[in-house]
Amino acid sequence: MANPDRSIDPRIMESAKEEFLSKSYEQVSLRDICSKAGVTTGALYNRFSNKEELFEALVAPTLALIEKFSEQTESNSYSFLDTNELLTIWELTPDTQASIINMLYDNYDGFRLLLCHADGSRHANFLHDFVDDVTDRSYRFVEEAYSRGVCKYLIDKEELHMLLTAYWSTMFEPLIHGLSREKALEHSGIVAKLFNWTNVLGF
Amino acid sequence: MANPDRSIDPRIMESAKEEFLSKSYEQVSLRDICSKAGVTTGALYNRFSNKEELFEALVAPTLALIEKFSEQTESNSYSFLDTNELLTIWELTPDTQASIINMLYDNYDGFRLLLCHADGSRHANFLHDFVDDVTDRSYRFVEEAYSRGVCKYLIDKEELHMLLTAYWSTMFEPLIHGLSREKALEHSGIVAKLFNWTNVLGF
Amino acid sequence: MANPDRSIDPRIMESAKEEFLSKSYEQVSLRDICSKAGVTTGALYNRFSNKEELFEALVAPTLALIEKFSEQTESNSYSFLDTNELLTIWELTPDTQASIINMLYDNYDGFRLLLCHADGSRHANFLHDFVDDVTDRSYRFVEEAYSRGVCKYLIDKEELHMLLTAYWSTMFEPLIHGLSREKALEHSGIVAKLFNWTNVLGF
Amino acid sequence: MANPDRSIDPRIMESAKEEFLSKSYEQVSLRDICSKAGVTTGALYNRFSNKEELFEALVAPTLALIEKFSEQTESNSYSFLDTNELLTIWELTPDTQASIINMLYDNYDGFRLLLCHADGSRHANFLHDFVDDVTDRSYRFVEEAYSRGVCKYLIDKEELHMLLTAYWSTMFEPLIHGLSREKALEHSGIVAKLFNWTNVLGF
DNA sequence: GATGAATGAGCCTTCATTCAT
DNA sequence: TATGAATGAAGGCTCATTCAT
Repeated sequence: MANPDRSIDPRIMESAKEEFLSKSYEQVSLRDICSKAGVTTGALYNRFSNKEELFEALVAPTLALIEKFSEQTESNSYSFLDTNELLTIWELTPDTQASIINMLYDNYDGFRLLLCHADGSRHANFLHDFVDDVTDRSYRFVEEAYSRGVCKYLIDKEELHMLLTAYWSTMFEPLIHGLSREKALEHSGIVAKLFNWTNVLGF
Repeated sequence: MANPDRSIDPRIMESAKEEFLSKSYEQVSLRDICSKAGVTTGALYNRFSNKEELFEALVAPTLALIEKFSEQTESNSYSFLDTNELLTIWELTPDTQASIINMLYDNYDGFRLLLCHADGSRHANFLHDFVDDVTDRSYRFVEEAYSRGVCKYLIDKEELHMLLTAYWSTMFEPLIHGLSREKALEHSGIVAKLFNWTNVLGF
Repeated sequence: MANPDRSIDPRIMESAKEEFLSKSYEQVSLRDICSKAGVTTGALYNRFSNKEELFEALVAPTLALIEKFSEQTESNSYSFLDTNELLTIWELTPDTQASIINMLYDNYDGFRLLLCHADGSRHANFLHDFVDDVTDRSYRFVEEAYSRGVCKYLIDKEELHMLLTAYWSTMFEPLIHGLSREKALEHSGIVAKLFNWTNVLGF
Repeated sequence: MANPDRSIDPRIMESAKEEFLSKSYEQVSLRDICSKAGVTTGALYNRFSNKEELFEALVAPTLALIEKFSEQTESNSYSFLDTNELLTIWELTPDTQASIINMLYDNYDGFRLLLCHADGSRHANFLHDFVDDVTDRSYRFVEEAYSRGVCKYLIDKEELHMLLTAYWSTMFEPLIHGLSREKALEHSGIVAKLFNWTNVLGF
């Protein structure tokens, strides 16, 4: 039985990360991970019940960060709603953009795992799942804004989903494509110019 | 020796498509494809040299279509450039958008294969490869437009790449997400509103 | 049902020879032979019942030649016995040696097939089978010679077998090793010096 | 990853030896070996990376023995050269012959594997490779003897190779043919009578 | 807690051979 | 007579996972 609570052998995690980053989830062999880490498969199975759980452990910090980021963004939105500073959050200021890029690059490996190497794992559709979640939160917010008369009309939820997909695909793109953080920051600016949130949402 | 020129047993192709559409490339078993098709694996290997080639045959028509579409779009652009009707092509009119969506949905399975189930195959990075190609073509065009003084400045190629990634990710999104053609058409309109090409490109 | 009596498509034979000469019997694929010959497997199976029979057809002329050679040598021996010219045949004169080497090199491919590429086929132990046959014939002859008082003692049959193995291994060696006919002829001379038949046989 | 260093399951080795001795390398199935040994193929692959390596392990002791024998024989030759007892080593005394036969029969299975069942493996040409090595060593020795004036002329290396092929083919013959050790010893004597080394080499 | 040999099912691929056309 | 698609069995090999030690 796996015991994920104990501190995990860093050699395993290091080796696992390297392997998962270098090929697709299915192509990764637990044997290879273990021999590279200098441990036996039994040792690995003492900590993780299976391949999936190992991968999970690798992306868990990133997932937690995402959750925290989403919650913070959401609560920020409501504060801005209260203070009528709506535009600040939806305008995609350079600072907002930069903070997102930095969050991504601060967790470079984790995001690459989720975006490029999760096929076959539970997170195969990470981007869509993430956008689904973002959409839910945003829609609740937009409904609230609409009910308060802050936006002129209520966007369709599916449309919102697609727009957010566009936005996040674009934001993730530099990381997926292997651009440097500097390039990514530079380009996040142009994204802001591209996306007319206020226009589309009818603020 | 595989002989891909002959007409291919439709049961194999049908079964292969079903399997590849239902799981990731690597998870698909040739045994399963064959037994579902009611033939032996040997029969499959009469037509295809290996798994990759079978997958290739499945997506070949879609790939050909994409090539044709790209060439046509490119040549259209230049015609518009000659007649100074530049905006027509870059403005993402409802008609343009609809014709793209229709092309996608006319090849629903092929695009789903390429976008969602190609991991592990040669087309693992289909979207990025496609956007790379589109970017090359577009950039050549933009250079020409710039040299003729039609745009005020020349966009950076990497920026263009990212913008096109955003655009195409968004266009593919309904198909990936399983929306109906009607919904997709509907939503392609809002995409047009979102993307300020003329603004960004400096036309 | 195979019909070996008809004239055989020379492309098949040519291609088969090439393949069998280039790898071991088991590694040769009938598919490869056929595709190289530009015919279908069915065509091959019209002429030969199976792989073994095809190989057989390839070495048949060589086998026939060997049989003829053996018979001739045997009958020559008896003539010499009658005329008391025994030494002539057992002395391994340069001419005798040369005629053997020439017979071998006149059927270069056939002998290489039998000596080096027959593993897995009926002729896997060609050399031993050949020497067995030669031994039988020689022993009968030696018995006759002994009964006539031409040799002082009767060699043990197993010893004779081993001596003939030594002799023929040595004679085949240049062909197996890929030496030119010229080199082989040259070396066949020294073999004659090496083998003390008369000494061993007690003539 | 195979770990050939550990002690190897004797059932696998036993079964493998039986299989390899009973058919040609290519005809042997790892499945058969394993099922006969009462283990799964996976168990085999824990110890050996592939079929070749398993075969290798089976013949390794014999190969090592051969190496030791060759080195010893070589160094003995040079000692005899120093003491001018040259004839002792090249005369093929009954003792020398017997010690070779005993070495062969002490490793009966290993030599049979190498001589009769290695086709398709790395040792397909064991006899020729062995004789190549022996020839190299012998030639170096003969050169030294010649330079000291111990032999009257220097034999051609290719001739030496052929003579050694003849000698060793003859020595291996009883083993290949399945003769008993006693018969083999008996016959090794006659071989000594047959080969005129001193005559040929010009000592 | 770690070992690592063993499992057992599965993988892609190849083959000699057959047979309806 | 030739075709060539299909068979059916087998091949070597890999894998995540288990468990006695």
